Amino acid sequence: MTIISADPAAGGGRSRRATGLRNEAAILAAAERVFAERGFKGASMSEIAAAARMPKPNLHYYFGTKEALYRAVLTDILETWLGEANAFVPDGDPATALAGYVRAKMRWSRERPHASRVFANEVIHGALFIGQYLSDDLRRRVEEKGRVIEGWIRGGRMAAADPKVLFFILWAMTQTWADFAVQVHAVLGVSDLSDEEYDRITEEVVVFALRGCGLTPA
Amino acid sequence: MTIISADPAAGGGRSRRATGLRNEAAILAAAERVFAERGFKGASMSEIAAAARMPKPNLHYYFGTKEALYRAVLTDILETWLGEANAFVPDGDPATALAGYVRAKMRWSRERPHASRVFANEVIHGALFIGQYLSDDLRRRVEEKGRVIEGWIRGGRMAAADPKVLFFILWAMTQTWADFAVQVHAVLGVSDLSDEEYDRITEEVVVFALRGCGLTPA
DNA sequence: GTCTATACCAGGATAGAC
DNA sequence: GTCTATCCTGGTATAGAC
Repeated sequence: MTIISADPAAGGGRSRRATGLRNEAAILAAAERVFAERGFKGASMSEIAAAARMPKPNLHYYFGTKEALYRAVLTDILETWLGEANAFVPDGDPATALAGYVRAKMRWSRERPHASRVFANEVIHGALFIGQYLSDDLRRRVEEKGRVIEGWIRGGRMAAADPKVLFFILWAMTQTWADFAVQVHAVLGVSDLSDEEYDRITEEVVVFALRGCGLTPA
Repeated sequence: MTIISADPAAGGGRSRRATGLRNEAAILAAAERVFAERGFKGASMSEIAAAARMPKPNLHYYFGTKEALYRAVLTDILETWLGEANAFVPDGDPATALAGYVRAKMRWSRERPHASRVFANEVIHGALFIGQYLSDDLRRRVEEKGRVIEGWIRGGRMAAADPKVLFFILWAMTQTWADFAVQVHAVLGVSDLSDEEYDRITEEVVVFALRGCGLTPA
């Protein structure tokens, strides 16, 4: 009858709050996977619940609606996207900065393929939920980083190019390994990529990107 | 009561068959757009019907089920995809072949953005309907074209690279302009790209691709 | 061949017991 | 906080008039 005894986790020594956080994290992880596989409409709350190993109403208890859950997943993804952007450090020489950025993006595609696909799906279908973020936060960030690149170009340290176009090219050639993984596997004739194989591809992409910018691999 | 008089188009001088073909084409075009915007699940037959300016049951009359309509749209898209692949001609020098291919893919992204997005959506969500095509038809084609590239590399006519990885990079950096158009517009701060602006971007992409392959723009 | 009206079902959301 | 049972909307598909 008391609040404490009503919580199954209380007896296990964990606080109610901790249980809640753990549940939320489990739901978010499951939702990211299911949204990646099925898209927003295609994903059902039942399937997410099953993937998170808990009854459907619990999802509504923690997140209210399907849309709110989707937004939470997107927010989580955008935060790590921002983190990756910082891998582009203007210090040192262009080749190092660029190679580091490409490797960071390739790592992200490898480690969070579901997140990448949810993001891609959202953008492809019009970015209804993250449009504001794209035209505010992301746009500003690209302009900042773009000025660094323009400085390098003016200094003759890399080939001339529109920095914004360059960013789109870099994103495309790194995210494709997560987003189009099925196509990659089909064309290569494998069911999965080993870490070694992925590292090899990563270096191919790095070299291509560096050459594309008129830089020679270190 | 007769077959002829039952056809509204008969009086207009058009044959029933022509009307049917025209209707099918209208439905396919509308479906491509709606599937691109909403995804397979997100698209509703009512919305497609409205976009095609005809009552919902007519769609079922022509295509049976939503899934069959979706397959028809995909088939239509894959056929033009194959056509584009032929833009990669092994004759002449690598730079010409590569530049021609990149321009053809950029043109496709510009002219059939909805088709590109439907394709992207399908692959991202596991290529349930076109998986067979990817691992048979596309794979074979990539291997053929790949051998041409390997010949160029052995002949020292371009930088060393895994041809398959190269193809994925080329696809990614050209298709992104259709698939992620919303993100492009947001970052550039425009609501649309003019033909001139798109041509400029195309040349940036061509130059980047050529340099990436160790080739100098003509 | 075309369309109105409807059967039917999947799935989001909630009431209310525990 | 958790879960069972249920409501109800929206969407595919079709029966049957014209």
